[in-house]
Amino acid sequence: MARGRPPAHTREQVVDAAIRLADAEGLAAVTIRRIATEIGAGAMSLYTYVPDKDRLLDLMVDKVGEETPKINITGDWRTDLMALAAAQRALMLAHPWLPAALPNRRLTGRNMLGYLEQSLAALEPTGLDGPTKMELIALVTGFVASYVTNEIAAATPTSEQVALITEAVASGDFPHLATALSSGARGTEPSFERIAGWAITGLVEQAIRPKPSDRSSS
Amino acid sequence: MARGRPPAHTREQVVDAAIRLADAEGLAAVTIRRIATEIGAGAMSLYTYVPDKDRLLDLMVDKVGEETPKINITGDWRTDLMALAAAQRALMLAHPWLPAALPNRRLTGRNMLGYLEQSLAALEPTGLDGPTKMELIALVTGFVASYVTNEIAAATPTSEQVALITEAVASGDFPHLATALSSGARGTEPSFERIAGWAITGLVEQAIRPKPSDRSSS
DNA sequence: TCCCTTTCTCGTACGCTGTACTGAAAATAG
DNA sequence: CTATTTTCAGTACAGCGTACGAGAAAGGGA
Repeated sequence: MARGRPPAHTREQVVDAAIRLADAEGLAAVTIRRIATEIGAGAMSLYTYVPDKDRLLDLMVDKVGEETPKINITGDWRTDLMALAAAQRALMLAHPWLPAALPNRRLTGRNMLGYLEQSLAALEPTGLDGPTKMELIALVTGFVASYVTNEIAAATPTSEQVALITEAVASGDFPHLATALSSGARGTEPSFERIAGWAITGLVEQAIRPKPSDRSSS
Repeated sequence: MARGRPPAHTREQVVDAAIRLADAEGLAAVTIRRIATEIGAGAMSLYTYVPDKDRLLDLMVDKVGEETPKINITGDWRTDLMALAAAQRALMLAHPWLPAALPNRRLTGRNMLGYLEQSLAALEPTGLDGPTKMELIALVTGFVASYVTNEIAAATPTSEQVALITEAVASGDFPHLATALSSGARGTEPSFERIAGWAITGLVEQAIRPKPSDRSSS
């Protein structure tokens, strides 16, 4: 068996090299030629292992999902969802290109499905129906991606957006913005745990309520 | 005054043509050369009106923000935030490339600041401090973008991801996923209003609570 | 009127991208 | 050995963003 010339590399080597590149220099540095030279191959040889670049990105996303530690399902949905969200955030902080690569990407591999499975298990005690659970999971994932994106972007404020904002504040057209920016002193830092707690608790508690419009009768 | 050769076009024409292209054929169709031929100019002439393509995307994002109808601030934060979220969603559905163009894009123009200003005004009755308000607004915006992205992606399910999921379900490794997908019958549709209501109500009510860890003592 | 300065136009060109094509190389099967 | 099958990788092509620079078109000053 195994006829024909044996492969000099593996698909995993290609994906790993791509991830290493993205981690070090960002998604834009991930090009077919760069990856090829990185693993010591000709550019076109990569197409033996990967159909095209878009699928390569799918594989990258799924591969980094392997790093996620297995979360123990305690049975308390709040604890479990928080742990899952924290794991997702850690993954995105370790691979800052992930939030950018995630949208418009299809559900791609078993690792992503595994995350979905765990989230469904965490939501089991709520007694919600399947579609609602799925919706909640998508929402929480979106929250985390959005939070981390802001977190990364806020770490490197551009000088020009500072100029835009200060000019806007000085113009007087944005009074609420001006006061919001000047009221700096606050007690607690808006840590991820605090905000994620709001989102998860608020979202699920709202969803659990028997009828959506019963807020006043309780 | 007005020395030198007069411009044959305007920056607005360039941005409008780019938006028209993105609406019709997606973000990938927005190239300098395409826009140039669209408005009957040489490719390099665009650089008179726009410094580079990245700034052009900034301008596109800010320009479509002009379409947002002015929301009346009623003073009830729930009503106002829901109206703002609905307006955002309508904008994204009208310009499906918007959610994809939005992330890693800096706060860019007065329309975006105007949206921020209105959101801050809507959150005024909550009595929250400035940074927390900002955080909540970013979260709600991220939620809407995430929801619309899913909404658009779900409208066109790929045959291969269907195959992946059915195979995964058949493998038996994902029991919760299997039951979640099979439990189809539910009463209410997960409409945007329902889900956005959960997110906004849950999020703000959680944020308003005096101390984050007082959930058990109330 | 002629010329200078300023501004916009746009053809050419460079380096980069993803990838189709093609023939050589390297393995096994007979 | 030859035939078959598979991978390797060089070449090539269309397309991208955009740097450069020559020409065109306006106003201002002589």
